[in-house]
Amino acid sequence: MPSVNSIFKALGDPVRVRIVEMLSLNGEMCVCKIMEELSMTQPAVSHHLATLKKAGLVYPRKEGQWIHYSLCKDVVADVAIAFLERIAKKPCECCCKGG
Amino acid sequence: MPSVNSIFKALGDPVRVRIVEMLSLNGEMCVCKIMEELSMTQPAVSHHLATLKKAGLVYPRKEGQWIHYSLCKDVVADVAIAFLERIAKKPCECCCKGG
DNA sequence: TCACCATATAAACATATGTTGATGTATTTA
DNA sequence: TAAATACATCAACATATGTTTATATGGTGA
Repeated sequence: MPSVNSIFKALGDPVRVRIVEMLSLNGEMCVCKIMEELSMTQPAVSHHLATLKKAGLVYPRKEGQWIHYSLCKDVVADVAIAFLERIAKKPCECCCKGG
Repeated sequence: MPSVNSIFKALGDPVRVRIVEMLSLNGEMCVCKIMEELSMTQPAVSHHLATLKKAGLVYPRKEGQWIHYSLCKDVVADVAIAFLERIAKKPCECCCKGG
């Protein structure tokens, strides 16, 4: 399971935040499409995708010459959101609802 | 309002993740207490606290010689969690529940 | 006022990170 | 097989980041 730290590190870059936003909306995108949207060079995009992949936030699906990347929504929910909810929990929320 | 990017950037460091975890549990801590828990030098801790403060994740309360830091749980919830929930939303979740 | 404590800030350094240009690899098409 | 496409990887560089040492600031108590 990806670590909280690697996930936040991956999301601590505006380019990668844009990538996950796009993947969230579009569902699946090949590298060349992401390049086009971001107006960035191919190695730069590949590098950011590698960082996101290493953090467990995206996964590739190969289809012919193309590699389609998708967002791992379960990782976002089960690791990142779960951590933040634990952190942001108000004292009373651990035992009772509605304060 | 703090930006999503600065928040994730701030949380992309294991030391700062530990600090927010401690603040979440203890409610309020002075710098010297954090130094003690982390076994780190004072300038290093101050630097990390400055990063967290700049991101809007913590705020200081001065009391005599001490400065007590607290976690801004509302920022965590309203900015970071809100962003991630939007990102992690499954297609059907935008219009119906339990899909 | 002087010494002490808690903290911030600045300078210096090593390491990490993001971007670019060049090259390698796999797949498709002619 | 050769050329073209999509992508990964590597080397090089500039910039950002984290840590340490030294110094400054502000409150406390003698």
